[in-house]
Amino acid sequence: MRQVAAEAGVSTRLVQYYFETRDRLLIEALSLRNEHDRKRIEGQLPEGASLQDAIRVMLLGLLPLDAESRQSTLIQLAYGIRAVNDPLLAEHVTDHAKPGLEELVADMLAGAQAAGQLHEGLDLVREAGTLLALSSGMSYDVLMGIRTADDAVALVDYNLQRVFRPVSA
Amino acid sequence: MRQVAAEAGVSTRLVQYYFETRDRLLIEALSLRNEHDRKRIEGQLPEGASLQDAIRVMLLGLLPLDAESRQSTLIQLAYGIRAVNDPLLAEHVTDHAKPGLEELVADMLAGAQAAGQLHEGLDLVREAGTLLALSSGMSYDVLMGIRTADDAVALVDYNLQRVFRPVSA
DNA sequence: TTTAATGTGATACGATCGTATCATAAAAGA
DNA sequence: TCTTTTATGATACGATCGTATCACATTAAA
Repeated sequence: MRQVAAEAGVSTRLVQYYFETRDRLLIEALSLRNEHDRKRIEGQLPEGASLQDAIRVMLLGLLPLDAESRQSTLIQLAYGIRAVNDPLLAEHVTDHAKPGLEELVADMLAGAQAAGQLHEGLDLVREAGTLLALSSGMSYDVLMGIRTADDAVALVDYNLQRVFRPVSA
Repeated sequence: MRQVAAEAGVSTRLVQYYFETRDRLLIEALSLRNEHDRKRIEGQLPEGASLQDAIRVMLLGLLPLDAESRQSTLIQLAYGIRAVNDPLLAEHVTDHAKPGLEELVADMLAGAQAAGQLHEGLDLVREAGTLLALSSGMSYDVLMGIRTADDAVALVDYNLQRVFRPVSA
């Protein structure tokens, strides 16, 4: 609380005044960060993006590729651990993820399939789950320096090419 | 330190005696846990396991499917976060992962490919990376209750079937 | 102008924590 | 037997932290 107040250039008392307790402050901060992330990723979507590009942007948005997304990944991890022993916080953490990034990607894949852009014999829901879990799995690796950012991007692209047909030139 | 001593049924002073500092204790504990995990996963390998089964056991071993592996996943996450601001600890954390689970799986895939057990047109190193990142990505989801354990296992199996040919009956 | 909201500053309570110190004792090995 | 290892227990220091309280400003709205 003191550190938050100091960095905000404000009295400790005022932080207490608006947030009451530390737990409330954490929840408010989480929701701000989630909203911020959503806008950041949406902002990376080009105008006439194809479905494949849109999915790619989403997947890369989950990776810690720059300072800002790296911070977001860290925050998500920290909140995740805290949520394990804090049911109230757990709701806020899962509410962000649960509403269905997976269903969203699966729907986008379905659209691409209808347009004949996908290889055949795919289980779209499971492919969506694979792509998302792949990205969040590599997030940890990149954060720890186990894997380079370039390597992670290459692996995302490899899997996109595995699912999408080559674009006809 | 006090809590560790209490749970060990030993005086706080003794914990200090053997580990000197908290940081040393954490590093020792990490290395014990890493060794424990390795043995746990190896112990789940059946005698005459196929390469596919062996890879499957490894992948499932990364998931928090029971109380013990769940604890291991939590510990790994907690150490990971701590390692971000602790270069010394980071070495110990990455040393466990780095030596190349990915290369190990890639080698196993190469063996399966030589035996004609794989589909064609695969990049074995990238498939290995995908499988491993997939599992560790789902670990977080299962831990948070975003995904069920059964769902995670099904997704691992889906990806194994995507790589391996159906076994000839 | 009166009132309510917004803000400051200092100060304190109780709790946790890693670490340090010291005297002392039991057990094991030389 | 002598000495080193292994262990206890109490006690304390300094630091951090979330929270609470109180008096007192400033600003904005009624």
